[in-house]
Amino acid sequence: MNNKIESRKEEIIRVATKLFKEKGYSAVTMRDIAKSMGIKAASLYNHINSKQDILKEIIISLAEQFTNGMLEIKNSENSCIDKLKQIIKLHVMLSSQNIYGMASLNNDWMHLEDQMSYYIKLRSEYENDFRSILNDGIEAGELVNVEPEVMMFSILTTLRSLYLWIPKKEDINLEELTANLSQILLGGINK
Amino acid sequence: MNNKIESRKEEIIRVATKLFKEKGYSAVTMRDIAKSMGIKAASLYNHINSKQDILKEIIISLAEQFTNGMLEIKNSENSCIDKLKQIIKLHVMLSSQNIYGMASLNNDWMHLEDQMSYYIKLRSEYENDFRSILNDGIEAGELVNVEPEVMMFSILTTLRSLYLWIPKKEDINLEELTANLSQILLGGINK
DNA sequence: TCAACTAACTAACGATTGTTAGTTTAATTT
DNA sequence: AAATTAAACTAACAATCGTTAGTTAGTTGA
Repeated sequence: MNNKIESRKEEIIRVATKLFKEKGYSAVTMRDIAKSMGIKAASLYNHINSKQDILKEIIISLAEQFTNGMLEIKNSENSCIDKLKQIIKLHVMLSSQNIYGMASLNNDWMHLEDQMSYYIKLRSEYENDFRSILNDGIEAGELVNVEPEVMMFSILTTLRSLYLWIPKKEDINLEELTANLSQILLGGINK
Repeated sequence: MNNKIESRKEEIIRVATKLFKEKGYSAVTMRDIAKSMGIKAASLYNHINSKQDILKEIIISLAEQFTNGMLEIKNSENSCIDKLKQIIKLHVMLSSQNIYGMASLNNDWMHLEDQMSYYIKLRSEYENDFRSILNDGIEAGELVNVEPEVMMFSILTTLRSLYLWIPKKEDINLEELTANLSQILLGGINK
């Protein structure tokens, strides 16, 4: 309801997200989460439905942000290389905004229950859109003709691991990071 | 003792490694492992000391293989670019030999207890050696002068994620994969 | 002032966890 | 044939798991 201040539910999710990053979803107990907030585990249930629900909120919300970002990029009129640069920027942005959540997205999606197939659908669509951009680029002669699957894997795994690395750099400049990544990730495939 | 046939202990580790990849260390129970072998959980303890020990054997053995590989590369008289190519080859080789184990190495090292500091030491040394190779290359004018930390991150996270991707490609040609990765990962930094 | 609501609490539940003790069965060695 | 060993078993343990029920204290709105 309130836009400005954090609700108790949001606080639980925020605290849980950090713990999930450090130990993984399965190794974090409701008592761990409660202790981090200075309350008892049973009290959590005044605000959330289940442990499962916390994970769902973290992962699905992030996955949908990536889907929305890709939709915009796909519909833009940019060149292939520029679209790839936009994808890099999208990952840097979302990862730096939710460093801990990216860990769950990468490592704990298999513990989604009801929502797992929805997550997998979103991820597949994202990868298909990515592939299309690469294939268009090769066809248009913008990109070198290397196995596009290897290109995508290389770029995407680097971007998906940004969360491991961003917090280590003190006073990080996100625009500079985006530029460096563009050079390194795209230098090898740009014609 | 026996080189040829698999001991029961090795079989347990092999089965556990696969389960750890699918669900993560914490979510896999001793009863899961036992069930996969058609025996009862208590019977596992005739062959191994603890669940913890299984994880230790998986991770430490892999980490030491990387350390040994890096030692050889470091001591070779190759150019910087060739050393980087050797690193790529090392990762492709070890990852394809132990696809499931790489998942534990990447995602479950924090559940090591006694051996965690040893693992972290090995990993730090590996990254320092990697960094040195990049710095030498920049100094010698072999590599473009981009932030070496970003270079290393980009290359290393791609290589560390190979396990996610190798099994998806049917009848994969490892030499071709190594060559493609070299072009894509090094094309952006080679002068 | 009183009713309603929020958000904490205590206590407990049934299930599951890693692990141990002691036993049985079958194969191997003496 | 007897003795030893390897590797499974049953049964159980204390601890911990996610979760529920019912209660209590403090705040808010009528």
